[in-house]
Amino acid sequence: MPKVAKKYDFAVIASDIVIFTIRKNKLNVLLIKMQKEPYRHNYWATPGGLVRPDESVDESARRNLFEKTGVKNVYLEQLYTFGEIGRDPFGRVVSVAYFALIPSDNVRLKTTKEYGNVQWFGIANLPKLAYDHKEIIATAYERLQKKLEYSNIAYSLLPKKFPLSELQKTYEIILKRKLDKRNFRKKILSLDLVKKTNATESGRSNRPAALYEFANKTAQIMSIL
Amino acid sequence: MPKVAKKYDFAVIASDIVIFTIRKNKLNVLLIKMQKEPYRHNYWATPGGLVRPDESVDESARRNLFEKTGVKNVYLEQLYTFGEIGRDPFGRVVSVAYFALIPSDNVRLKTTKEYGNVQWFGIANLPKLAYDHKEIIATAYERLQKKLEYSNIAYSLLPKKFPLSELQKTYEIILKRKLDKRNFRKKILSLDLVKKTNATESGRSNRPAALYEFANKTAQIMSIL
DNA sequence: ACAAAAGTGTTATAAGTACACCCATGG
DNA sequence: CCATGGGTGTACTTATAACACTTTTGT
Repeated sequence: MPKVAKKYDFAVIASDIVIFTIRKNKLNVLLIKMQKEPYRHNYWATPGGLVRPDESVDESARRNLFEKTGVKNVYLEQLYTFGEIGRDPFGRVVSVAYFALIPSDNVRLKTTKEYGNVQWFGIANLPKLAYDHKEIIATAYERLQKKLEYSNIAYSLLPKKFPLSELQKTYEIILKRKLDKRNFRKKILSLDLVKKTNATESGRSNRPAALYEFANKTAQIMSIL
Repeated sequence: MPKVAKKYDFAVIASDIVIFTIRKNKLNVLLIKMQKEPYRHNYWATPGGLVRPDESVDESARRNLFEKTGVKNVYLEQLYTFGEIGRDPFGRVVSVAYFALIPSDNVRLKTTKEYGNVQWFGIANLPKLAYDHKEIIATAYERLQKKLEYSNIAYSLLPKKFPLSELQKTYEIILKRKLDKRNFRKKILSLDLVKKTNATESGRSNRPAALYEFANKTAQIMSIL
């Protein structure tokens, strides 16, 4: 990537993907360990790479995410474009950042020799980050919080069937605040966001929860909180 | 622009600016007449141009807007990045689109020999548009409508002092719907969005309106409608 | 005196928030 | 029978929506 920028002395375009999931009651971000100087010493970065001339920027984001981490079939949307001059020490790279979500039960990671390894990090325990990726992740996190409140994208963080309490927990983890159980259920049900399946959760020492599924797994704007 | 893209056969980055104002009770967009094939015959485009290696993408947007139209000191924010492969017939150009607002009393246009002329168009009467600029303008218009409802950016469309009815008219024109005068005033005043000056409007054959000014001319998120 | 826009409150409806107990299961 | 999370309704408060007349000026 840097070589290209230096060689032509023109800005080139990369895509970077901030992918979130919920694991162990924490919001997690997927990062790749850097191998190159000056970032070789324990710096990490979001998956990404140069945009090729024969692919759209969106396609580039999907391809880079898959090639570098093995993750596919995710909710993906453009986040913001980071275009400050000094953001990449190797050359003039403008990055179109994307924001992605995946259910935790769906993840299969990959390790490439180019990047060393790939790992989930809790949003509250991020390692040292290369480039301006700290800022990119912060922007993505803000977007996630806002978007949970005014859209149905939570569908892309949960498994196919889930108890309502798990949906509520997802909201609470991401928004970092407690929600009232009755009001939450009332709202979710009145919006017809989910519908009951006839399955229930079992094997735990309490009343079994009814399992729900999302009524519509396409992104929609709606006021949830 | 196209020459560069062809020469290196790599994606290059441009910025495009969709600038809005209100003129004659209509929402207007500033466009520049195209001179090059295949767009020479009455196609228009938003102001923009290549991002230089020594400027950030934001700076590029401001510079291009000023150089091509003479417009400066505007509200400017990043809108969306358009990265489809075929969007520019000359080569692989990814465009970072910006969204700008200016009060109509503030506009001074410029004509350059490169672009021929520069002109305001009513949003409902746009000419043929080059590249994917029709889509870019549509995206900007959606952003403007939403942002009027949840932020104070209207401050950048109005002159320093204005009657409340003009603020209301601005909302009505952009949102394409009538608002209730009493409810609108109540809301605006209760938010302390504006404060009364001791000036009044005169010279018209009706009761003179009190003139208001915005309490805070920095962008802020607040629920207005 | 008339035309034209400014200015001003009240009521009804809807949405949001706060809050506590019983239920079904596993161990 | 106890611990655990599941499941349910009502009262209060706040925000939104609907609606009509009087005031001030210029001509």
